[in-house]
Amino acid sequence: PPREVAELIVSGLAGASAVQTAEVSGSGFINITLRDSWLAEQADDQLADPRLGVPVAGPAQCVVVDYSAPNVAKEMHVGHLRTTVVGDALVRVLEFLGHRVIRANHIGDWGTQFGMLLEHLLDVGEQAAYDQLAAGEINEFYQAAKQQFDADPVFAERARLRVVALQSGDPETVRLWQTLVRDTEHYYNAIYRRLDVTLTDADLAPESFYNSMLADVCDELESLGVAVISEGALCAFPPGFTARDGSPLPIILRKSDGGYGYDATDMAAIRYRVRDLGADRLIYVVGSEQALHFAMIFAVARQAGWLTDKVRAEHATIGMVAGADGKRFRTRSGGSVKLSMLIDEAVERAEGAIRDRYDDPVQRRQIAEAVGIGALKYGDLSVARDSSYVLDFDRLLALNGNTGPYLQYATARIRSIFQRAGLDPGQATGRVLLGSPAERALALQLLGFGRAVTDAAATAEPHKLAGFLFDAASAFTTFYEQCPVLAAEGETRVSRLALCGLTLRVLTTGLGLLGIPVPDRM
RNA sequence: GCGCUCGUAGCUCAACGGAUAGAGCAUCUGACUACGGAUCAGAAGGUUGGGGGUUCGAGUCCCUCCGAGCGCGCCA
Repeated sequence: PPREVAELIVSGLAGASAVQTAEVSGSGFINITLRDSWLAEQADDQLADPRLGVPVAGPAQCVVVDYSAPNVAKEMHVGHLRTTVVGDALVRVLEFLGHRVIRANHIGDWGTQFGMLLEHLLDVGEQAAYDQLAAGEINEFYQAAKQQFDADPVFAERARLRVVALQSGDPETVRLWQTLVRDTEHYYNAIYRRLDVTLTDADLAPESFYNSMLADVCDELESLGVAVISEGALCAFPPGFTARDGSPLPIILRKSDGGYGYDATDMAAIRYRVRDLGADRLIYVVGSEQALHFAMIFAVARQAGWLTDKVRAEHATIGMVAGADGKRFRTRSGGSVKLSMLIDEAVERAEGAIRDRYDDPVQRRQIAEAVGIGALKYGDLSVARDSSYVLDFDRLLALNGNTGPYLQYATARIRSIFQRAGLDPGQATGRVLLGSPAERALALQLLGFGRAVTDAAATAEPHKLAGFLFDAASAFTTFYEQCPVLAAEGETRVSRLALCGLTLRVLTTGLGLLGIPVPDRM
């Protein structure tokens, strides 16, 4: 503010109980030093608060979070890891704030490719197909179908007819399609469970779910005058979007052959989520390459009145994952990397790092899972979701820096203190005193938890919470080095145990909101 | 050609339009007979791709140029 106003504010702050000193700096900023006693009181309040100072959002919203979205009969890859992990963290954060959250896993279970997939399934036999898919050889299944389709005109024609049969609801074809869908669902459910992702079958909102709504959605858009026939197809032309040649760019709701494409499905999904589910906010956690698509879809939904200033949709863009060479993360042969392989590698590397610390192979395996998967997930959650980032296992699994293992390690050390003290961390409820700079800095940092959580929710950016937790863990390790806990006596010991307990709760709660596992030991 | 997202330390990344642009890794220097050294403390490292503009103030907003990634009519 202008200097005169700043002076006025400072004089007003002079008597405040929270304020030690307040002054206007040479460059015009207001510098406030908080009173230690006030900070300690805030820490006491946070310690006594089951929500650790995180406010309940009001008014609560109904939020649909669309994330993960793998395709039937296609392998999950690195890109899916990001959308899945980021979306799941958002869901947890929003629910913690008291919003009603609807998870929507928009799996790709519809489209022309199912003709060839179903014919291939028939050729190899249902049991053989099930075995192959259950074994995770999904790419192999898809590739085989594609090869056949490209090489064999007879097969291609069968595939085309099979699509028609599927779309017209032929019972046997629908049954086969359902088995194919179920088989792959089993496969990525296993991955979800291993990653501790909260998605279940109840959250499936597949493309095919909207089939029955497509005709009506098209009719409504046409009668509203939002959609018109162009070159035989039903199109909407949202203003401001132009094609290569400068002509208006359409979304194609109904193709000239009468079929519906994904534009229609996405429009139906918006209408359904707003009108039937009562959503106030739609968050699409989807790769950045679909930015144009969503911008157009949202624009048309606004023209139709489905989206308004009160009911908003946002594309939470997910950036590309790159390899060490800075280019799209791929195998040496150029294929996309299977997510399951990526997880295996992270866990194996984690296990290698702790090999000589655990004799019990079962326990070692459990901890390796938590550390490896935590590292992998945290890597995606610690950088801004829209920026592409370089995936480097050595960095993700490092025990230093802004990594999952570093945060897990901090909690393990705190637990170790309580174990030696013979105390349950929840019992550390004593009064907080702030005698040293490290204690003060730690308390001040921990008090920012609520802000970090609400920021992450408002912007749909979990990395803000991750960054906060890293700073908290850093502040703790500084405190840990400088302030002996168990060797302290009297009220100092009580206070430091309380700070440890508070730190542990903030870290475990925060990591829980990110979906990062927190092992007791590591 | 047009559009979107970007370009920050050697590397990987931060930074509601606010102060002297911050972390981690790597490098260098220190600290282990206290609770897990799997750690911590410190140093060094920058014309925020170039150039204009807006304003009290710009990494952030606008224009322009250079460079990168992605996208652009019946696939999803």
